[in-house]
Amino acid sequence: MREFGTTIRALREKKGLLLRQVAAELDIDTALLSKVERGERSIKKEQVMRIAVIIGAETKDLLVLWLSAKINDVLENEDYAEEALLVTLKKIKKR
Amino acid sequence: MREFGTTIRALREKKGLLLRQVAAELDIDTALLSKVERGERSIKKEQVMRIAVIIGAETKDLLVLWLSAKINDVLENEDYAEEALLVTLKKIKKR
DNA sequence: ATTACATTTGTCACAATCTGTCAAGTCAAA
DNA sequence: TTTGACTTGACAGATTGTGACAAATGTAAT
Repeated sequence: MREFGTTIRALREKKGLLLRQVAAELDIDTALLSKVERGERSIKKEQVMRIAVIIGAETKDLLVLWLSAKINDVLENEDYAEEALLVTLKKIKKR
Repeated sequence: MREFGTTIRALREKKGLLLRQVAAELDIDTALLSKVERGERSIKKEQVMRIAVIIGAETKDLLVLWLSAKINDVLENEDYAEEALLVTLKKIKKR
């Protein structure tokens, strides 16, 4: 579940941007963005939205991938991940 | 999404147990267990499993509710909660 | 009304996790 | 073999989570 990272990396490269350039716009260290792209670290929602603008991605698409990665962190190594997702989905639909 | 808390409270009361008694067995403060039952705080997986034994619940059922509550915390106030859940569900099925 | 007891609430300290940096490392192209 | 892009590990500071304690609230019996 590193799809958020691989997605922003692909779009960044497609735009011919360097880690250094994007990191500077986000006002973070290059090393941190590198880790984010490899799924080793996560970032804040507000930074995701800024990245979307910088690399020309749909904000919604990135936010969904970013949220999904966070859910996945919670489910990591859990036996009943699927059951819990289904229960949550049912409740979410009601709100 | 306070279902984990309301469930353990219902079972505890059905068994005629006091907060104080269950808290003592879990080796935590009564006040903390009170907050847990009302969804204001969460507890560790290992504690969930101990509660299941104490109040006579299915460990699996409680773990699913507990995990679901954690997922829900991540999704709180998120616009794309449902989309993210669906994306995650698809990936989970593959693992 | 007073007591007794269960539960709740607010606040605090400590622990654990998260966020970002820095310096040193790898790797590939020139 | 130097240069530039990226990666890695270790660290400090900030943020959040966990649990305890004391005081408050609620409630039922006396």
